[in-house]
Amino acid sequence: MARAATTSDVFNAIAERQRRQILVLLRAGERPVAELAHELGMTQPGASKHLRVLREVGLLKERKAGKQRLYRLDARGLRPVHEWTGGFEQLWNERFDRLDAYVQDLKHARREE
Amino acid sequence: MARAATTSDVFNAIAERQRRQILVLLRAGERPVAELAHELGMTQPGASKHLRVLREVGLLKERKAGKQRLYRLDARGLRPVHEWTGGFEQLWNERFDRLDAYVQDLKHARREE
DNA sequence: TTGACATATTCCGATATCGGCATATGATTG
DNA sequence: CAATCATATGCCGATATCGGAATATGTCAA
Repeated sequence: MARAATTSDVFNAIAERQRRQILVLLRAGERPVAELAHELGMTQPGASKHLRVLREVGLLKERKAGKQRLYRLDARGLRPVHEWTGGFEQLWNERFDRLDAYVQDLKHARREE
Repeated sequence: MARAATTSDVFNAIAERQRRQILVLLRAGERPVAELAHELGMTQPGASKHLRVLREVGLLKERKAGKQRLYRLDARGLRPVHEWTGGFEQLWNERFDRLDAYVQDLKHARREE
């Protein structure tokens, strides 16, 4: 066996810088492919591929408008990621404060020897 | 060119299921490698590799304890991910409510034709 | 020092990924 | 219909990934 699929998994979909940039751009509203490609300095096929991945994990919706296809953000899929990381919030606040305190204690103890 | 590096990027590090499971387990406190491997049903080398990736992106700290190496969570690196996804919070709440309303309107309009 | 234990590293094969390029599909206009 | 514009898809090469197996490294204990 080899690797986990990138599609059908939001965590993998947003692991790519350019895809994250696409999502950020689309926060301002729907846009056509060529515009996204241009603003992010990538080729049109490149943009289309990333858009496909994002669409397949449900983060994007597509809408036809004449020759263009307008992509729109559906941010709901990001919520699980937000919540998962949120499950560590206590730790990145509290626990390392405790560690700092512990380190401080060590320094004091050493100084007193 | 080919791909972005998995290491030196927290988004990529947590894109892997097993690595996420490791982080969850370590929320309860530091643990030796073999224990993690056993609880997650993976081989020892497999665990070591994932631990390495997590350590290299700064999510894990290592501590020697006799023959063992205890891995401890440093969740601070997850904060950027939490904040990045949090930047979409308005959207996954508000904007799709509006869309739903819009869709409802369409249905109504069609029914009245 | 030797042996046993815990972990890390290396090598391998299968596969997935990304970017580039060429081309196919689809829609609009004349 | 033909031409054009917008986008998607297919193929390719380079490389990264994951899992497995074997082996190396490191640490303790007798």
